Amino acid sequence: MNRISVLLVDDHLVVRSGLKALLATQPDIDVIGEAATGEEGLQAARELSPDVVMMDLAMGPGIDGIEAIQRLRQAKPRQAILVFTTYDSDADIVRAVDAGAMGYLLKDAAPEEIFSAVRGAVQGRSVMSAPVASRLFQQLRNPDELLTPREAELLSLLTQGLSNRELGKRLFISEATVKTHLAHIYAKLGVETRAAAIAVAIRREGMR
Amino acid sequence: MNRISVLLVDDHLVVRSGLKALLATQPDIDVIGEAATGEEGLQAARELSPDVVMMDLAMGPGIDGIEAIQRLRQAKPRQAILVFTTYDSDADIVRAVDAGAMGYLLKDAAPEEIFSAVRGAVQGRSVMSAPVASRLFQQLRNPDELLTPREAELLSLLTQGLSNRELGKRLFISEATVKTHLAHIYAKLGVETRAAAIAVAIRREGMR
DNA sequence: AGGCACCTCAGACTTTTGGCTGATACCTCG
DNA sequence: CGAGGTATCAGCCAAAAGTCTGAGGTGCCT
Repeated sequence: MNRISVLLVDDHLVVRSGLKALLATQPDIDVIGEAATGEEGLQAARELSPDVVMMDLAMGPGIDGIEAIQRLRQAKPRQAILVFTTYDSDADIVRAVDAGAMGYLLKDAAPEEIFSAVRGAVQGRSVMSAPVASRLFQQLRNPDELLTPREAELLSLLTQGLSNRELGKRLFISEATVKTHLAHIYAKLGVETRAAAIAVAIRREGMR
Repeated sequence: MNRISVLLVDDHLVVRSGLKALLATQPDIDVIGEAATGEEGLQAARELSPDVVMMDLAMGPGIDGIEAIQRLRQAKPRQAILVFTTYDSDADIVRAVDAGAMGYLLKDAAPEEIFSAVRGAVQGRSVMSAPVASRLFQQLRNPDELLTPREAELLSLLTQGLSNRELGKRLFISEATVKTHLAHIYAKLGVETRAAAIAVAIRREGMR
């Protein structure tokens, strides 16, 4: 079997070296490159054509992980991308998977889990940490369950194209409260603008 | 045949009395109530349960015609609503029909046209003044024809939830130009925010 | 040549959104 | 009773969106 080439993209040196050392214990895995920023990661991916790119999501200024994933997939659709990060917010998970990540690992994952994720990724299998998987499943099965009744109500009106002021009037709450609800909705849907939220919500309606 | 009960909602007294007198010439039509504002109209509609509500679109402060129509349809989905107004802008027509109006009459419509609109409305037929009908047909048949190729392209990307900046980058044009296109698109779709534009566009996609 | 539709852009200005922090109140579950 | 989830609201600030006016360039049709 060919050895698996891996590119590490993470802004923390310690994480990179730790991961590198860990992966070095596996005879079938080679870390062939490292990068500290999204830009460097893209560059390195182009030059090295690794089998798997392991990438952090949060990487200081410049391109963030999500965008890096999107570009990578555009440039090299067949390259497997593993997200390797600290946090497991709903939004990040959905966005990363949406952007084209093959797997989603938390940094406290067990070594065996990491190895199998790398091996699985090259075979087209997607592997994710247990807590991540359960969240994602919940999202996919019925994302609305994550929205509170009030939030769902707001979202429904939102898809009518109403403004915050109008939403407030319609629901007899202040604009401030509308904003609060919206912020929660955006986080749960994995978007950051009302435009995207509407797009997601309406398209999902149609799928039912 | 039962007589048709009509509620008039218009902020101009002269219009109401004129219309009332006109309708009084018809043996099968009864004007059972009048209202001068959107709020009063809703109230009266609840109390009187008329067969047909004839409503102006522009009605000073408070609830406007469009909103009144939406609420009426929510409260009494089976009640026929006729818009009776002075203007025939594309935007108003689309929004009114969208909100659930059964017909759309201009105030300079011929008496016979008005009578037949009222009678048609209770039978579920929708009647509109000729100039209105032609505009609406154009819109409905293929609204995209009204959009220039560039605008359609923009709209399509808009429904992905992109920001003006992103739209500009994607299309290799400045943000200023994006704004210009958007303003045109809003006018043609009869909306005034990107949120509403997205809602309209995506829902229309689904209908095809 | 002139008119017309379309695409492009700028600057200035107002309104709307969104992010952040923090706060109160209610309810339910353990 | 305390913890957590939900719903409500405020104030501040930065960014984005939207409006208006004006304008230059292209290409097409008459």
